[in-house]
Amino acid sequence: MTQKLQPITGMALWRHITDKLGDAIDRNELRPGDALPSEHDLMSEYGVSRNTVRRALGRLRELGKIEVSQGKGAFVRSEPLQHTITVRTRFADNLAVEGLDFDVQILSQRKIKANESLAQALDLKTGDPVIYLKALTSVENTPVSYGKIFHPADRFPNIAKARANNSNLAEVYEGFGVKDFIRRVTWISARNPTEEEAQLLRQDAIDPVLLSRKIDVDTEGVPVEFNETVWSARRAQLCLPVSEFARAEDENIRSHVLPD
Amino acid sequence: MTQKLQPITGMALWRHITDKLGDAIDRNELRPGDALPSEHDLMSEYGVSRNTVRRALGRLRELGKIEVSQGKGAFVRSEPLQHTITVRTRFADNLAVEGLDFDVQILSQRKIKANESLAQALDLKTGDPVIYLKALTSVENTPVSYGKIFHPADRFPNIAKARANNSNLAEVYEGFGVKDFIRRVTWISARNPTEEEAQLLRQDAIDPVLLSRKIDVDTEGVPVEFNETVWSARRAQLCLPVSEFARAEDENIRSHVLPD
DNA sequence: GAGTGGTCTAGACCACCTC
DNA sequence: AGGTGGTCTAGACCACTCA
Repeated sequence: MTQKLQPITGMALWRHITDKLGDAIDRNELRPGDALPSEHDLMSEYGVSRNTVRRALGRLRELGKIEVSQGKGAFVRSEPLQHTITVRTRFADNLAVEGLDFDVQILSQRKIKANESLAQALDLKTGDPVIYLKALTSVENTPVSYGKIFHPADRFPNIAKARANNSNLAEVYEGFGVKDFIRRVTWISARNPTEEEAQLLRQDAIDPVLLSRKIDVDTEGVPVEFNETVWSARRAQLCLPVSEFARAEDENIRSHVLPD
Repeated sequence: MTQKLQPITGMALWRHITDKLGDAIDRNELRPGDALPSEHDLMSEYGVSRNTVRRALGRLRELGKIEVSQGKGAFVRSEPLQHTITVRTRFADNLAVEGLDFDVQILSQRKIKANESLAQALDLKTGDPVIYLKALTSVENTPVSYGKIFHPADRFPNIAKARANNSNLAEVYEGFGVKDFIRRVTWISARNPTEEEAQLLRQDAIDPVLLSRKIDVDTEGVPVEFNETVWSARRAQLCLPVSEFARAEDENIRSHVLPD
């Protein structure tokens, strides 16, 4: 035991431990991939109970500084944003990943009746038929996004099969007589994942997801797709280049090297 | 005690409790603002220890379904995304909130030397002087974003004072001879907040933040600002209208009324 | 089999809120 | 004063990983 922590300062013991370990990680004394001391070791090191140690480690997980594996241990996470996939969203095209293999897997397809908000998004009447797809997108065999896709059913019958057979969405739409499509609007938010989302994305329930909702319309302005997608925020970031000045090198700028 | 939970199914007891309470909230049996049973009551109701109850409640907090106040109790969160502020980001203008009072407070200003990534973002050389501002933006007296702002110091001396005195950024730039500015690129990601961010945004450390990084350039394409801002994801969402078809009603579409 | 984290118990004391 | 959540302890058993 190097030091018995005392609850003198008014700060919770577990916060002290979180800070100490977090600082060690920030100062690179514990390097990415390194194992942290076991919970048992931390108990005796700080003279606290196991619950207290676990609460401290839980906070470090929330902060994205460590990842924990049952039976193996806790490890400093490697390069939080280093392997992030940058997804460019442009005006007329769909989300696309540059230079990497990606695969879209249709998980389910149903025909449903539009509820009020769905009808509004797709310019339909409440109760109109809608094709409802769930799709999991993986990049280099790692899942990065899980999307719920809605198409007007009357206009796009069997679009599920077409989408499954052809990853080029523009060609899929062309088969239905849609020459071009354009983004009407995109909303972006973030939240913690549901159990289902965490499982499908093979990520921690404590790592947040980016939530994007978008409406694509045809050249007449008629909605062809409403899409709500969650992105593993550790694996994907959205990139919105809005002028010709955008450059490839921009992607190298990282937040964690900025001053405090 | 209504029911003693047994660890038969292989699912952790606390997950059962999370699911039961979460379902009750989803089915509107527990309505927004309602108090949950106290931890003591939940202990006897499910026949488990207090730690187990607390772990279940902790997960409900992560999911954004409840909020907890010491001395008062746990309450169903009201309308998760209902009061979200929609921030429109357009080509030539800065982030702006429509129809609501908003206030930008400059927390600090320093002159620093550009590190490598900052130099790259602002098209400077490493070591060049940079004005570094921290700003807290509040809407209707509630903090929604906390930003780190970087300007080339040689071109924009004393811009901190100018920004503090004038919330119209276009006019501020005009004072430095910049007739117009345009967004070069925006990156968007999400993560859990640091302690500092959670405190400044007056939000739970468990609620994620949206992270936006952007570069604004003048009409010649020369960077005038690099900005890294965290947004309280429960209070703000980004809205990116990219065509003339965008309408005000779009903002009414909510994710939580969509089918599962 | 030894070591790791995951779950759970039955207590305890404290800080905060409300009456 | 009594009820609430926040923290903490000292045990226990289990599931998983690896040699």
